[in-house]
Amino acid sequence: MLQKQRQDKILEGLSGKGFLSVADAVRSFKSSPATVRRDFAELSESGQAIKVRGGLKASPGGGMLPFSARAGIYSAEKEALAKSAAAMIKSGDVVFIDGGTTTFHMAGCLPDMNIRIITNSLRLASVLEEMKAGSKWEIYLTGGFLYTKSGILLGPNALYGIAQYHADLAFLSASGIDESGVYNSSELVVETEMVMIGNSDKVVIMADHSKIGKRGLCKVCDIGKIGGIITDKNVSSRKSLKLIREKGIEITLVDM
Amino acid sequence: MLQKQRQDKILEGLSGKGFLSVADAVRSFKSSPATVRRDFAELSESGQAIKVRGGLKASPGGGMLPFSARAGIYSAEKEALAKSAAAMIKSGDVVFIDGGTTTFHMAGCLPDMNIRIITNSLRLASVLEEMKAGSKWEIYLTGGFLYTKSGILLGPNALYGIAQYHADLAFLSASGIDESGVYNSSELVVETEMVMIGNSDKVVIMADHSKIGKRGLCKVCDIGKIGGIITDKNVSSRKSLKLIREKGIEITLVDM
DNA sequence: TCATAAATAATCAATTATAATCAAGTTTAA
DNA sequence: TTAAACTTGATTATAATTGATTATTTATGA
Repeated sequence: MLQKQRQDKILEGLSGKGFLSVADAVRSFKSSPATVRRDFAELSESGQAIKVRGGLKASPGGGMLPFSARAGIYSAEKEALAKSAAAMIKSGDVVFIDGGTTTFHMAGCLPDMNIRIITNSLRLASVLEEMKAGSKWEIYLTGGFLYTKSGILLGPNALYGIAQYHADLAFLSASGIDESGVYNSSELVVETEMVMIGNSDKVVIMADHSKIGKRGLCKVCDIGKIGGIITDKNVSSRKSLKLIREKGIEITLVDM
Repeated sequence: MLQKQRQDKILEGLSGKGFLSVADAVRSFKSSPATVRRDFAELSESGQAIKVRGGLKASPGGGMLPFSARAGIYSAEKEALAKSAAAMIKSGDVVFIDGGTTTFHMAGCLPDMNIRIITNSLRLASVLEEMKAGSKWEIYLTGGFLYTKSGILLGPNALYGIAQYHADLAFLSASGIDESGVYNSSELVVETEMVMIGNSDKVVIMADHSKIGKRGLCKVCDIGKIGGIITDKNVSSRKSLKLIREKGIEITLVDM
């Protein structure tokens, strides 16, 4: 059987049961374990499924992100945070989404409602465009210089593009959060985040557990400006978490 | 069997099973593997199916692929025009490239020089970002409302984003050109093109032969504003061509 | 913690598929 | 009719896929 044909059948089988073991696939396709593993590895790398020990798992969200976007960046952790964040959005909302990898995962779980999305992430916009088919989203992109390392738009035009709008919610990434404030690693990124914060009613920081209790090169804002933090339950620094909570910040801990 | 006839039968077979191997096609059509491969390659290039190792796979959307998947489609005509256009760019230039499908093909042939590219095409920017690796390009994207049908940014923010810059060259698409001027089909697109024309030293219109001698819904500008037209040698309306030339416009006819 | 079994990754030779090239036959247009 | 362009199948060099083998890694229970 042809390689791609086999891989399609694997995905087909996956969508039904959610899991396919190497042994089962060997039987079904009469291929060697080596070949099956290679197929599993490819499907996993291209983001169409998740390789686990013993077999292949269907990817949450049904593998809905288009290929180019999925390649190499899937993370169960970020997916979980994104899902929790997306649940905060109501119909009619205007939302800012920044150009981080965590916030990028929101593409896969945005509700099909009348929402307006404003972003400086070329990649997010590309993915949303591909997925839009029939959805009610309106997508606005800021202008600016394309920083090709991370696919985000920066510089004065990006700031201008954000400043044009006022949002109900802003979803931002961070490289560090503690009781003093939110931090990120690049000044140019921080600049855009500051404008987003200034122009939205509620700011939600999305950051996995490794970011809690850490600081970064540039301070984005005081912790008081933050409306909520979404992180996962593996937080190592319980102390920081407690200190942040004492400042009155709502923290959502996501299961994984 | 005739080429066209065979290709139709191939697509027919595909729609049933989703897959057709080279070996099966050789048996069915009593052609050589070389011929079958050539047919598969053509169908794949024209976006009607997807060539995979060992055979041909039906395309997910029944041939109507989302843009990103089609992006690799080879159109000899547009490719040739794009190549000719790209040859006009010198190191150090600032260039506007609009969001048409013809201009989009320039992505594949931009010279690796110090150039700054300003565009309102999300898709062009995406492709350039993927290709950039190591190139000397600087890419600027205008902001605006994302018109998801064609992946271009429109509206006041797009105009503002273009107006920020002044370019040496502007490469624009058109849906019609004759001795009176250049035409396009959507007012919002025309709006952005007008600003590009006003802010560049030389305007180059890229349009295949079918556009010569035609007009469109909206007039973009008088023919006098145009610095050059790139089209292919199949122009049907020799008369229009002559009339345009008489106005002193430089016309490049591209071989294919 | 350690031993054991299971799963996986890495490597290699054999097979298989492909692209590039060419020459012969066929169609098309001048 | 001739010349040019195109299609085809054969040939050959290149590249990708496969399954076997072997070494590593990982999970599990004593």
